[in-house]
Amino acid sequence: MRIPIKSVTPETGHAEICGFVHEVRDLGGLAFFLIRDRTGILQVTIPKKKVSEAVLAAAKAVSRESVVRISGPVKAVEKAPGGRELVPETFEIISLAETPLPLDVSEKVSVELDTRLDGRFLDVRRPRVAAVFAIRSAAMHAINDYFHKEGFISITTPKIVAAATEGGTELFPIAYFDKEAYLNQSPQLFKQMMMAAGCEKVYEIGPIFRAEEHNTTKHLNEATSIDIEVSYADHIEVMRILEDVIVKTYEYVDKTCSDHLANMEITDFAVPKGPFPRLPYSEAIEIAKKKIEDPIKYGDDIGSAAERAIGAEMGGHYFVVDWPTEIRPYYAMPYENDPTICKAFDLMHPRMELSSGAQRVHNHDQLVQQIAKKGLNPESFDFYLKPFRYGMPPHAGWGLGADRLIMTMLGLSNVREAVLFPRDMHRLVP
RNA sequence: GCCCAGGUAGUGUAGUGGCCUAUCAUGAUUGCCUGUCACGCAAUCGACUCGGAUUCGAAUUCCGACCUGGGCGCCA
Repeated sequence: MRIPIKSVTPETGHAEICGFVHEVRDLGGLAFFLIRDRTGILQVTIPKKKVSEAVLAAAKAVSRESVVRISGPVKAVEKAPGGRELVPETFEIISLAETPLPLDVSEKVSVELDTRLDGRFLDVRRPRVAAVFAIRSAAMHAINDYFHKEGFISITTPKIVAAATEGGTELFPIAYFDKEAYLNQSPQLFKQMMMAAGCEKVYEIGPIFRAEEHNTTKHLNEATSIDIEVSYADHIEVMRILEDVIVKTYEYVDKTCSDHLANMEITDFAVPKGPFPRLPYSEAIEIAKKKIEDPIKYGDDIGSAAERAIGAEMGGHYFVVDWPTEIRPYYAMPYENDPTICKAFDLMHPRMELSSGAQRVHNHDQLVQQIAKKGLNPESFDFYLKPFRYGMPPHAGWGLGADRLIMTMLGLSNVREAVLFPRDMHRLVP
């Protein structure tokens, strides 16, 4: 029976392990093999005069990163890593790795991200990279767990859609039999429809697609979005949920991922403290005005330079609230007492935007008016508008970028590092 | 879409017109080595993205193509 390397201790007695050959150090009469599985690395020591011919032959033939099965007695040896080593009675090469390797798994020389992504399966063998995805998995678990505990219904909505409904971004056209179709940019309209369906609290974690030709460290053409929509809630309420999700996710990672964080050499993992500051858009602009050279005025979008300047000033997660209605999508609810600003918000990490959301317009006629005001044709929104005519609860929601959440949580320099097989304008394979 | 910077062994790099038969590290192959832990030692192998131009001479200059990294805009 194979046992995980982590559970091989000086007291184990006899063990069978499977894994990759991490490193080989041949001293002549004595050879050391480091065998790695998902749980750790074990030293296998071969005193050449004392092992069988078969073991010797396999040890000589094996290459780095080959898959092997090894069994034998475990001995407590002080000078071995982890205080124990295995001396093989059997040494089976299950799958021989070709040489040379496309990238160095043992990290003796650095590798560029592009090379890493070309050979992602090898890249993820590196413990520091595997840790990113183990932590991502834990984070997603915490998020799912939070929503289930809070009574949300998990939904799945179509990624193949008929029209460019939301506006504001380029979509990927696809061939759908004899019709024109697109990959969906967000579940926005569908999750709103689920409010009309009476589900009250829904969430979806799924892919979104944007055909923008951007070339930055924080954009992808296929991203993972965490989306919620809540009936009878306003923007204040869903901001509280968002803050809660962020804090609880960090807490869960902090509590359960210490080994993975150690593999990434993260020693100062900090759980953000709620509540996050609510910074009105107008004040954000004032901060940016003082700190950046490029002119910025009320009514402008907050660009990258301004975003960084404000982030430095705030020092942690914060919300930008009370945006001008003009620069937010048509579905954002304007304030009753001042319709020039609306109940929309962005959640910011000092490095970048993580999420945006709003209380939505739930009145049909007002929505039609706002669509028209944005220069869009309400007739092409019929499937979306229809639910608003048969009883639509007031509602609010947000979308949170899962990849950016992991990127900022782990201090990764490129969002592609947080995604197993990222899609950008230059990369379609693997 | 606009702008900038790049493309040298499997990997990461040095090299700004002749001293390049191209540096260093890592790797691979072979040999030596019984306590390595980035093992050590020796030998060997392995590269200038492609096409054109300038020049006596191009990895190096110019033009084009292809590929890559990054910034902006916009966004998650």
